[in-house]
Amino acid sequence: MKNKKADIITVANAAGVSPATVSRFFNRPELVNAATKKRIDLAVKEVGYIRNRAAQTIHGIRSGTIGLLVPTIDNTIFAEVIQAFSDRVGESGFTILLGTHNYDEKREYAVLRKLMEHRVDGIALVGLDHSAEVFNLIESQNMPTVLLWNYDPAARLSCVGVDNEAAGRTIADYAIAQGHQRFATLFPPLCGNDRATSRAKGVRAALDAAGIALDQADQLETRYSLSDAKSAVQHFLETRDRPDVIICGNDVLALGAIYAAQSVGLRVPQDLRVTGIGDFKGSKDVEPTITTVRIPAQSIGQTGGDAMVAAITTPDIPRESLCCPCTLVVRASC
Amino acid sequence: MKNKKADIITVANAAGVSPATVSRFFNRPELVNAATKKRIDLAVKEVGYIRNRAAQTIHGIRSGTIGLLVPTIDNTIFAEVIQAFSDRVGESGFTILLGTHNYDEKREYAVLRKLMEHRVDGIALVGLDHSAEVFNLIESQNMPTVLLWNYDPAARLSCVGVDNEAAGRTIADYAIAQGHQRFATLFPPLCGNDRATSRAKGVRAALDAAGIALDQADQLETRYSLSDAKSAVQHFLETRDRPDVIICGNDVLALGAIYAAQSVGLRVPQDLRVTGIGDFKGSKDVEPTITTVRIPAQSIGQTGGDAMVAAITTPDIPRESLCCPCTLVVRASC
DNA sequence: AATAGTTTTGCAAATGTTTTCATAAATCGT
DNA sequence: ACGATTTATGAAAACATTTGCAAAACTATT
Repeated sequence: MKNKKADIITVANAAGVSPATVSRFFNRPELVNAATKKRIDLAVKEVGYIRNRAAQTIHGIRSGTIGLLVPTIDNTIFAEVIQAFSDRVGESGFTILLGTHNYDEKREYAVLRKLMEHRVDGIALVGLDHSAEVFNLIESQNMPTVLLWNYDPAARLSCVGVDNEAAGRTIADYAIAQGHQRFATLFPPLCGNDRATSRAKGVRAALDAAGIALDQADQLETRYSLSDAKSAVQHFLETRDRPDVIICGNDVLALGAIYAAQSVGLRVPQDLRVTGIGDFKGSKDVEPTITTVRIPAQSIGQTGGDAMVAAITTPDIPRESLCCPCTLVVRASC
Repeated sequence: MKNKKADIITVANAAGVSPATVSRFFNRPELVNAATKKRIDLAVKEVGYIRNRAAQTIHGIRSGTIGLLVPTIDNTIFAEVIQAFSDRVGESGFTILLGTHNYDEKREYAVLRKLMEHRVDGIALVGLDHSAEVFNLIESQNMPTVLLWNYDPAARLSCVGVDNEAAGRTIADYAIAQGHQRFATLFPPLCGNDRATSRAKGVRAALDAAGIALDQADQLETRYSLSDAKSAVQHFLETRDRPDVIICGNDVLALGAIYAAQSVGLRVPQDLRVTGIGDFKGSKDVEPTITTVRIPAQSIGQTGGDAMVAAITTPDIPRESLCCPCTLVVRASC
């Protein structure tokens, strides 16, 4: 067909109109005559024209992209949020420019900058805590921003998420109310992870309030991984007096703990109880089903998407903190 | 600091040089004097300048984005590929523009077009089968493209993936070699899913070759979901003579089948054997561990990323089919 | 101090669109 | 058939950058 890639002028010539009219054909079709529209439509198909958003963007028009910067994708937790967020902003015509930083502050800044070079219309980050450079950059460019996943009424920028501290408190309170005495906890590394940190804080607060002490050796920490959690808990159960309950920072760790218990011959919940946080896909299907606190990833993604679109399209919209409620889900494991 | 967003001209003025020099500062730093460089560097920081890739792109310069179009993200299978792919192309400075179509052909075309409007430098799609419009669009724009996940030496465009039919044959052959007679299968809907279709074909071929018949009622189909698989298999086990083995199209379905078996009081593998395909995270940790065929998602993502970068940076590179080997992983479930 | 060579810089055109303004054509009421 | 509206189109400036070319500023060489 065409050897050179078609531009708006190619189309204009093919249709026998001026480039301005072709532009209008796309942006304000109501302004162009029906017959002309037909001719342009034909010409577009004939020359295989594809609009060039880069060229529009330099006119201060929105790029139609939103930067989404997550720690990692291959993590059930985030995948669901990304999906819901992407679907929701997609409905308003935005496309996601995806970045990952793998929990590395320096990389987060670098990737954020790169996203801004692409002139994204807005930025969504996971978590409330970010480096000063990140905040400065966002504020200096006054870039519409939404922080996903965690909720804090005093967050520095708009945020949509759950109150992770409350989630931790909820599950710990439940376990305490069951009358258990000896507790252990299993969390991912807290450093640079405000979600996990808040949850741990909530758990701790509940235990403190109930006057339950937690020995250093009963606070396990493993990477976010089923097999790491399994082997850590295995080792723990073989070397220490077994607790009544293991409170886990998320469902994956909880599942690891359950497998560990089973592998050393303990029955859950008869001999040992395990709780999670998150209510991931599958948590209601494993044996035993996991008692957890439901974090509505989908609803966070959707609400976050809505907030993002609002922040982009409404000028000078005020900062806003939205809390998605999370609910205790009592199942078999505790 | 600045109320208007900074230009290359703003920077030029602040540094007392011409815009051209600032441009060179970024693109060919070796051409500019050391002292001038220092001045510009300072000016950039002072005015808070961020390069505008949109403006570069209209000069025929690469946009630095790659369109990645997947069926869905919140699916362990794809998340890992996306992650590996994104990491790999990121090393060469590319950012991912992410699209999803949810297995809808029409949407795939629409999203592809949108990605092209953003002037992505290349496109990665999941699967070998796509609508004629999709292929036409790609070819007419001769857009560098890589098809991920599935391998076929005769694929219409470059592809990087595994031979899913071989994967199906491998696992079925293994089960047959164990001496089992009565088989059942559990697959996701095959329509529009060439991965699952190839696997099912491989399984069928192996059974045929061994002279094993497969009743229509022993071929289960459920959506890709742990709970759907669980309830479908539950119902199946309660109403039909139980088979020796259930061959599942992927590990999630296999896990569902295992839970179903356990919930009706059957032991795996003593009373019933189950096989998966995929070797997802966790398949080696569940109880019983799943016998499966390992599909190296990470390696597909990486190799695919390399192929993508090569296709973009090397003009007129020939179409190429790359096969990532998949290996039988024998564990407890069969 | 003049010349030749090299390095560094600026000018201005080009890139693919949008958009303001002006003009031309069509429609309408009379 | 006339002016007054309304509708449809085009010309050209604007957007933020890159880049070929040429001028200017140095260096080195004699």
